[in-house]
Amino acid sequence: MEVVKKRPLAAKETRNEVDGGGEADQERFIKVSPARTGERSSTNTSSRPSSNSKDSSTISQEDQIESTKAEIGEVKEENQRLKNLLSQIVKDYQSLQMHFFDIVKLEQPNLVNKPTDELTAIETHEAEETELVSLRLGSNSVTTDHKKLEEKLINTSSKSKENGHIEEGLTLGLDCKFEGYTNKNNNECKEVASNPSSDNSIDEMKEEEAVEPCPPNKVLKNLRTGDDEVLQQTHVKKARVSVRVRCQTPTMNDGCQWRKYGQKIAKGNPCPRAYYRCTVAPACPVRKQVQRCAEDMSILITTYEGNHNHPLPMSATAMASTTSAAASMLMTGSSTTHSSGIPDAFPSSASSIITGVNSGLHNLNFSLSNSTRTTPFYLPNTTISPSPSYSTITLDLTAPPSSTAQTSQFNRFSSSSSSSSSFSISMPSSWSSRSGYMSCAAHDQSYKPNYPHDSFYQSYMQNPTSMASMNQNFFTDSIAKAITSDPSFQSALQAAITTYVGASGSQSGQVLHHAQSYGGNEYSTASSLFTTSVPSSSSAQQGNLMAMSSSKSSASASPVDHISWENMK
DNA sequence: CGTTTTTGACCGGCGC
DNA sequence: GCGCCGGTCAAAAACG
Repeated sequence: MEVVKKRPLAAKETRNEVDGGGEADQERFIKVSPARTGERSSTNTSSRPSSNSKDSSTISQEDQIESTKAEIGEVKEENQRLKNLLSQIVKDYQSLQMHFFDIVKLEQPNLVNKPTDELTAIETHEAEETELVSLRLGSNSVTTDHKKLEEKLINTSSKSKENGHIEEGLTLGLDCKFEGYTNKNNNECKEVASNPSSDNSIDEMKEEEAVEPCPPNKVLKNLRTGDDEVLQQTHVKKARVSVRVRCQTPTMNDGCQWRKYGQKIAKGNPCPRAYYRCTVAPACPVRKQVQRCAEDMSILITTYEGNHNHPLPMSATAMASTTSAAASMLMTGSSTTHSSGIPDAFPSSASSIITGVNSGLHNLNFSLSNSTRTTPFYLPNTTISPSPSYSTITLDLTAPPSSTAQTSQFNRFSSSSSSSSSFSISMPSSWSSRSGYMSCAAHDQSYKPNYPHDSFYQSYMQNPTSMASMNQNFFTDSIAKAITSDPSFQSALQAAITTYVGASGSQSGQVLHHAQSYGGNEYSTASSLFTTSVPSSSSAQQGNLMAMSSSKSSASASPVDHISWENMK
């Protein structure tokens, strides 16, 4: 029993020492061996209790020595296997890294030799349209000082130097918390920006998986252009991103940790609406509403609002990308409603929109090509619905119930883009498949119906397998294509690898923190991204399983009615 | 025992 | 001004 406990520990520590070499592993295993030896020795001794008393002690000692030697040999072999495994992992990692830099080199030759952690700084000096931006998972410009941001906003001409205050990370920052002055959440943002307790102020990377009211860069751009400022702020006022996803589970696992703080039955809706707030960081203002479509119980409607003031788990970046992109589109888009109309959502200002997306947010896929018009916002159904009080963009990621339809849809999006990658291919589609079918919080066992109509939902829940299996191939295919074609996804992968492999470093504290609140979900999700992102990985399936079983997020969301957020007050 | 969920009460915006 | 409604709060309960 003791051995069983110690082995995983050793393996875990070994994993954390990828960068530091594996010398300590041997010592660690040798330390383990005495216990194992002791176990076996005691067993051997007890197995022959009635041997001749003559020389029995000597024989016993010799047996012990031999068994110990054998044990040491086993441990050495095991250690060797682990070393080989470790070296293989390192090799794969280096290979991926090289591949990543090769791509970076192609796209941005002058940035080749820059370490990844400098990419953000570089980005600030480069125009928003740099390819590097799109490579970053989260170009969240996070300000250490909100006033500096304001200055930057006011002093629109000095964009590059002032950005020195903005540290951007390769990580998950989706956006900045910078919001319009009229934003209702502005106070929150200020608090966040000036909040000294906000952990991770180092990177100041924030990401939001939710709505990113207004990326600084985008604001700058808009101010530079000088028009639509008022409109921008109006949009910024209350921006929401509503995501419709097919999900059999009460909530979808978007990678974040949420705490339920309320539940209401909306007018005319038998299904209650659940209110969640992000608990990854104590002061995170991000909130989301979860409802289930009454007309189609398989559709889960999640509405995000606010900006994360903390780095997000890797598993949350996909969602962040999707929603931030949508929010960006919302912020920059016209005031008319667009239905499934990405193209319509990017009219003559498509260039600025996309670049804004790429700069302010860390969008992976909006403009990987140099042609800003070639890769618009590919989402199955995108609806922008501004209202007097706020604007809501709805991302309808629900796919037709038939796999063929999904495939055709996927192909359509793939082929519609002239660039090497498109939004729909890499993040939204993969995310959609993951969140919608693969990564929905699988806590059915913990789900406790609280409402009469839950029985209806449960009846649906009893037959969820077809959809999940149906989308398995689609999911895998999407991931495979994304990883091979999308540099940004590769950067995401690299970040995931870094997080996963190098977690013993400075991130360990954060990981621990998350582990406490998540019950280890942080790593589960991160690793799931890692494994599922590499088609050849033998642990891909494991990653999926982990993703499916990782979320501890609340499972209390009850069936929901069909909500027309845009019409909501 | 700390965290999360539940749930009724409360608050503010909006329309009449 | 009043009522409706969406959203939030907070105490109690549940959970691990």
